[in-house]
Amino acid sequence: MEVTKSYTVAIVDDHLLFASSLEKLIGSFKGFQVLFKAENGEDLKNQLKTQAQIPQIILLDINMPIMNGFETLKWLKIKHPQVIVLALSMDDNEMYILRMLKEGAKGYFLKDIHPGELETGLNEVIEKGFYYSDRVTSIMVDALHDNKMTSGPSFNDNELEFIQMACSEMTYKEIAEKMKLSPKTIDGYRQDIFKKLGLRNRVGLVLYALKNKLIEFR
Amino acid sequence: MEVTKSYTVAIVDDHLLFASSLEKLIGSFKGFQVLFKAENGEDLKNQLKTQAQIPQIILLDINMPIMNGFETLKWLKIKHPQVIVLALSMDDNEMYILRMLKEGAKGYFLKDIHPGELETGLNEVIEKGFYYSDRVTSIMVDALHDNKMTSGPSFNDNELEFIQMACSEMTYKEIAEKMKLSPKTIDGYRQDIFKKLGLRNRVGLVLYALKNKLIEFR
DNA sequence: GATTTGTACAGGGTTTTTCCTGTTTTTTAA
DNA sequence: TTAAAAAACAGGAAAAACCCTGTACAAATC
Repeated sequence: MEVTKSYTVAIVDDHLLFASSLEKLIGSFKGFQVLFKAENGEDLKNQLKTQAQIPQIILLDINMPIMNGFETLKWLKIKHPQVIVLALSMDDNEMYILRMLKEGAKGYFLKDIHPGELETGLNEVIEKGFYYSDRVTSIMVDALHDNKMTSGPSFNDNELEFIQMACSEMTYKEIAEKMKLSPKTIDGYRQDIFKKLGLRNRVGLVLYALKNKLIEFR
Repeated sequence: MEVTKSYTVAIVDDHLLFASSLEKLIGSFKGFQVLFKAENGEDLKNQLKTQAQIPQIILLDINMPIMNGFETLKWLKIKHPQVIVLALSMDDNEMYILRMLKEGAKGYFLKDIHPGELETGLNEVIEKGFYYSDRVTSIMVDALHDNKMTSGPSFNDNELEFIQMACSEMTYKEIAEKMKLSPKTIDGYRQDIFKKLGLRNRVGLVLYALKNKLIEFR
């Protein structure tokens, strides 16, 4: 044990094995110690209440049951705005990255980065208050000037509702009934959306909705 | 460093951060040392050729680019049958578990298990040659007597290929051309599958395929 | 007050999908 | 070898999906 004060870190990840392993790794970095681990956002909330010390940095996994990374981050920004939150994620989905950064994450680590990068990142966060890897930076820049990514093709409430229903076995006639609109109106929605997204048919729409998380799945 | 001989382990996982962390964790277990890490099956093959020592245990991730867990396990069974392979995976998909066990994995760890269970598992593998958690055991038992899970509604190669193509914007005519079959044959496939699965239309099929991981997605 | 914009809707046509009921061909097995 | 089973294919028809163009009307903008 060093006498020099080390920075305190908490890890929030439902994959216990990963969290424990990460704890060891961070423990081996000089100047850092892991205060505690939590399995999800809910667990973190409870632990922050009972724990004597509030960590300076929280490594937050995005995909978690109970209370996911987005919700947790939102809660943290209100209750503990001084804590630096770094997002941790399995996949490099642009949407995820942008959403977490918008919510106020100070960095975004992919789980397949080199351990050295994590150490670099942590140190840089301490110094500068943030750490954005080249990959993350380039995604941000892209998002800024072609805001195709940020805003994307947008849909109004009716269109969105239609899309969600189109991702089912309902016929368009049935959808029209359920939405209390004429089948011709529904056909108009379909046509507009197909043109807007460059789709050939309904299967394409389902695939698009799934890829862009316009519908819940599983 | 202890003088007692410790068991040698290799880790194969494309998530460097996870692999490195796991290395530290296993290093902290008494009686085990990590010989080396590989990023995927191909990398493991190369390292096994150049490395002086062959590990006694290999912790093998299933989802990897280049050469995934299944292929790697198959290769290992031929080239290094004496090595104990333990599967490591993010999700507890029954199919994956059964497939790896069938191919000869001596254990299956989910990445969200408690670190203690990994240690228990490793020790048990040394003693008994295998370690199957309660969860894995119960999946195996299920698979044995109601082989609803193992066989499920089954599809032959053509049907499977058709389903995959149906999950795209291609028309049935185009699918027929690509499969070098008459459109009428394709229509027969469609009809059989709809009846077998109780579907109303193609969107239902797409949703079914996605839910049952009949197609790759994302 | 006039014009643009957005939304709901229609006519009317083509293509694709869906469904039912067969026949022919190939494969499997007795 | 021969009967049975499985796979490929067809005719024909209704329903659904797809596509284009155009109108009615309200709200927002100028």
